Amino acid sequence: MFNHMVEHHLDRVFHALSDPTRRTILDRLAEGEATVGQISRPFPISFAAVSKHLGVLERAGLVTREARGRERVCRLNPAALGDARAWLGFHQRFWSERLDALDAMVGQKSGKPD
Amino acid sequence: MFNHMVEHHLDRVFHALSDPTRRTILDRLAEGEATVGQISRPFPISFAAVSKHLGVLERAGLVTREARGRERVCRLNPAALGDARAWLGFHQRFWSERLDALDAMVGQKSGKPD
DNA sequence: GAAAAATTTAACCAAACGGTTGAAAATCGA
DNA sequence: TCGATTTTCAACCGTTTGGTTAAATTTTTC
Repeated sequence: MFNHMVEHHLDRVFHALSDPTRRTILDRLAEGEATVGQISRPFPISFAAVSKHLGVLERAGLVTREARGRERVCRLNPAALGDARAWLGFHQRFWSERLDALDAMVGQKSGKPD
Repeated sequence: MFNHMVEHHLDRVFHALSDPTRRTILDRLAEGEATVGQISRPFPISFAAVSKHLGVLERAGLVTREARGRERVCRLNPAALGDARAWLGFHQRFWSERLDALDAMVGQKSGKPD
């Protein structure tokens, strides 16, 4: 059902998401577009390393880089998360009987059972 | 907000999810518990390789292995998916304005524009 | 046009990955 | 107990990963 060509794309998306630096980059990008320099500044690693992380995110389709002068503006591309969401959603359906307990753990915002 | 101790666990979950063999294992386990041998049979790789994949899934908390005689019964543990779902959900909120277009792409169940 | 700035690319390195084979460990059945 | 079965563990191998530094590229600014 999900085993078409999406597969290898899903590989890249989940792999991109598996690194904490890259997730932090996405967190930052969620607040608005930023240049590579702006993104890399708070990280304790080299500029080039961040540029490579951006490459991974871009190849996964999660981020776009647009040249603007000598800078490169990075933006989120949430469409790529769709595959991951769809995969997770697909499994949610299968695992549903145990997802009751799961939702109680994750979304414990109130006593709301549903 | 999500940068506590969950981080390194999220690393493991997303990493576990990033391999197509491991996702197929989860697919199979979604249909019911199975022994390592049963799981490994359809795969073209060695038994030991599948056992290692199971180890990755287990360390990510996605799967449990319970000894039963000389066999080991594997089951899904959907609670671990909760962190991934929560992370994705967190970002969905931020990316919401673009998620309209996303949902139109992913879940095109009808012509419903909103 | 030359210097400076922003970014990528290249070369390199250690560690991790995904795979192999073969040995070890535990359990079952005769 | 002995042999077969199920699984893990250990050692190994080639590739990828995440990092480095240094050079190359592009654009801005003087």
